[in-house]
Amino acid sequence: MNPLTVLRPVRAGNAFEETVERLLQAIKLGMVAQGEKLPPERELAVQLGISRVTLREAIRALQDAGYLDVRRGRYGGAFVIYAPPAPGSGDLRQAVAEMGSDSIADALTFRMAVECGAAQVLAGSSLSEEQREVLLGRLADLNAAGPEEYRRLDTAFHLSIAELTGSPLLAAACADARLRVTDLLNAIPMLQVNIEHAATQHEAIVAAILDGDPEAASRAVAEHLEGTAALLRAFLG
Amino acid sequence: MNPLTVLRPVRAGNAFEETVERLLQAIKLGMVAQGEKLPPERELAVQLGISRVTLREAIRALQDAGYLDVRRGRYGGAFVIYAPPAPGSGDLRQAVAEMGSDSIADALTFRMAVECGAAQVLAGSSLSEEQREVLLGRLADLNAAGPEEYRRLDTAFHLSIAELTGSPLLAAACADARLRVTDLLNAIPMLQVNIEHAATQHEAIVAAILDGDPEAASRAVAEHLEGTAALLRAFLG
DNA sequence: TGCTATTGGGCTAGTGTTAGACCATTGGTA
DNA sequence: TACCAATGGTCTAACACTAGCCCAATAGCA
Repeated sequence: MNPLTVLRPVRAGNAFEETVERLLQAIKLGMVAQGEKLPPERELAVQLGISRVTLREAIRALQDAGYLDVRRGRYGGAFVIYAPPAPGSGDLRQAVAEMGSDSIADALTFRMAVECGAAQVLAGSSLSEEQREVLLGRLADLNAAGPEEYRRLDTAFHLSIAELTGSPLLAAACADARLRVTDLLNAIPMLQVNIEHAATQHEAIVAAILDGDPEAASRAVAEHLEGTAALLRAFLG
Repeated sequence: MNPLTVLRPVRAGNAFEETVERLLQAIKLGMVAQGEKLPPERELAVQLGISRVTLREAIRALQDAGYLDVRRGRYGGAFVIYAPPAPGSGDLRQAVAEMGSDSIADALTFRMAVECGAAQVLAGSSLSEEQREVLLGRLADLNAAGPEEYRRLDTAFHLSIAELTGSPLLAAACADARLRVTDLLNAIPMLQVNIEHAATQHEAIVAAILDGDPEAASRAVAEHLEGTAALLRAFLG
């Protein structure tokens, strides 16, 4: 039992840095879409468990970086002005180099474990009619998505599996896992063939979950993620 | 996609509180056994990413609470003087009431997902001879354990599965999941029948992993955890 | 017996963070 | 047009946290 597992850092950085990171994630994952605005500062500060001053510093940084447009007065707020990069436009080699091969392998393993676990748990629980509709709705949204919206709705679909388990801890873990591979995913070219392949796999995942077959659900997710993972691992040499 | 999933609190509390929590976890999980001492303050402060002052406050609190005996001078240090409670000695009803049924359900779901995921991932990777030995060693230790050591070695066995995947993120997630149910587990009576049953399941888990069968590994872990989960859920009404 | 390395104990100056109050701006509405 | 409510902008006093330094105690060793 490695003591480093539990005696790991209590703080990842200062509150300002962590807040910038968190907000950037919300924007990059499209949880606050382009043109929408963040919650009011006072509200958001409470949600994030930090002071308004610190939150404002973070917002200011994102404003300077060109992610937000902050407007005063009633109906003002911090509006998102960020277009997610066109899939495949980034440089995969560069993204891989920036992240480091160890942390990429870590992130891929982590993601595989938590997403498979989430699907397995969800498939093993009895779903309400409402839950089934949410899942099918997300799948339909994704299938109807244009290239602009694809990544965002793909994220939403994957996360909804974890959220539907009703476990905030699990949802947070899956969101965290997804975030750690976002930049990499954005750098991968998206061919029509891949999208069709992914769509088939998404159908299989949903079918297994609705069918109440935990093992099939887990297997389907594993197969789905393995494709991406293998591609990225190829860059690690 | 629920914004609360990503716009969740950046800080769980102040550094002092989080540090106390973290150290208490290391002690309760037996990562630093009774009679042993924590790393020197200067070293530990670096590991935890906090200042020595804050660390010392936390250590002081644990000293006052009777968990540590701090001695000065060379060969001094913060020695653990904490005997894990005899299994079943606690009051399960009370432990359940203190934690709240929502967070118990959350913790159980989270644990199920990450531990199943970890076992599945590990079974799906090719293990070195050394890794196999670690796993078998932990299993042997657990099977040879007396009542005093059982919980600690059980924790070590479960965590080693996640650690062997080589993913620090996954190991941390499993450690976190385990911690969230520690108090509950300690309050559950441990009958000889249960121990024998658990031993059989542990064997099945290891066999599936060594056999390279991800689905069997995941299934074995799920069955193993389900026993505890069902018992605890019975208290939630 | 005295030295020394290692460890906890304590202090200070400086920076990060918070809570709360109050000001400034804005667009809709009476 | 005048007002109002919602929102960002700013300030202050208090508290939390940090880095770095030096002191004090202790057990082994020469």
